[in-house]
Amino acid sequence: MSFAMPNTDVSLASEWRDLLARHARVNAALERELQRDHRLSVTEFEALSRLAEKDGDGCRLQQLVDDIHMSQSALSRLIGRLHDEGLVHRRTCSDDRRGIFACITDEGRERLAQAEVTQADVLARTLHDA
Amino acid sequence: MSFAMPNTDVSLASEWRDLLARHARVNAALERELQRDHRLSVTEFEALSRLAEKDGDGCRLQQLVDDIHMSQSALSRLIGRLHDEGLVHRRTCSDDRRGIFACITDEGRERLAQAEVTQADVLARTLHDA
DNA sequence: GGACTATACATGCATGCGCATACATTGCAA
DNA sequence: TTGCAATGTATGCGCATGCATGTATAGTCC
Repeated sequence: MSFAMPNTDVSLASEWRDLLARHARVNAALERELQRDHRLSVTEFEALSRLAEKDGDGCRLQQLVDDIHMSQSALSRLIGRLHDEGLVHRRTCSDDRRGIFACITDEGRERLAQAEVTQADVLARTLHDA
Repeated sequence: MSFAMPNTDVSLASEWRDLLARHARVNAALERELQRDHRLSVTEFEALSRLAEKDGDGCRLQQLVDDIHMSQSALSRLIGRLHDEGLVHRRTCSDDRRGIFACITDEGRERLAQAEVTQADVLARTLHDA
């Protein structure tokens, strides 16, 4: 067991399988219900959620890449989709004109608030049980 | 709903974020190194690994769908790719001609055995540290 | 200033995924 | 038997992703 032999290859592999299973179970349920009730994907929800935590002007995309687990190109398009839906607006940074500030809109905050209820519900149901 | 208990919405959400981060970190490292050293994706490795555990004739795709966290269509194509690489062979089930048995080949077992070394290494490095 | 490198974001492209559906086979009922 | 629903797999399609690259701006060294 894990006390006598804590880190054998086998126990690491089965721990990884558990992580995969858990992630897949929760993610699939979230994806389904967020999409159905709020037309948001899990990644879109996550991005909105991170943006909502930033004060004021939002934050640079570069900073979001670190928060969110996604390539820079995927994030660029993700913000584009949220922008097209009016949930986020983009603004070029004045002191570094390479940078883009993304900022959640009021409509974005509304959609997020509603989706958070669904997320809490799904997590309560799926995060801890089989 | 939540009593004076630790499972508030906030703690559930942050637990989910931790799970996302952990999954992303390990998965990205595995994907990179399995691909680089063995030309296998994480899902391909996982499928080979499950198939190797089945005795004798392999198992039906339907059964693999339950083991692996993937849609039926994705699994069908995944097995197709493994087949094209000679790591798996397919056989129609004799008693139910709708079913397909997938079975790992000797070459598949070799690739898997080599990849398992890499996997163990990556897991030892990434599963438990930040 | 001019040239070169580094950084931030956008985009062409190839790929894997899920959904819906098609197709083949099985089983069940009338 | 015939007809029809159910099951197992394959496939057309649209979409999100990562990689490589393009474009613009910033910073550095001469």
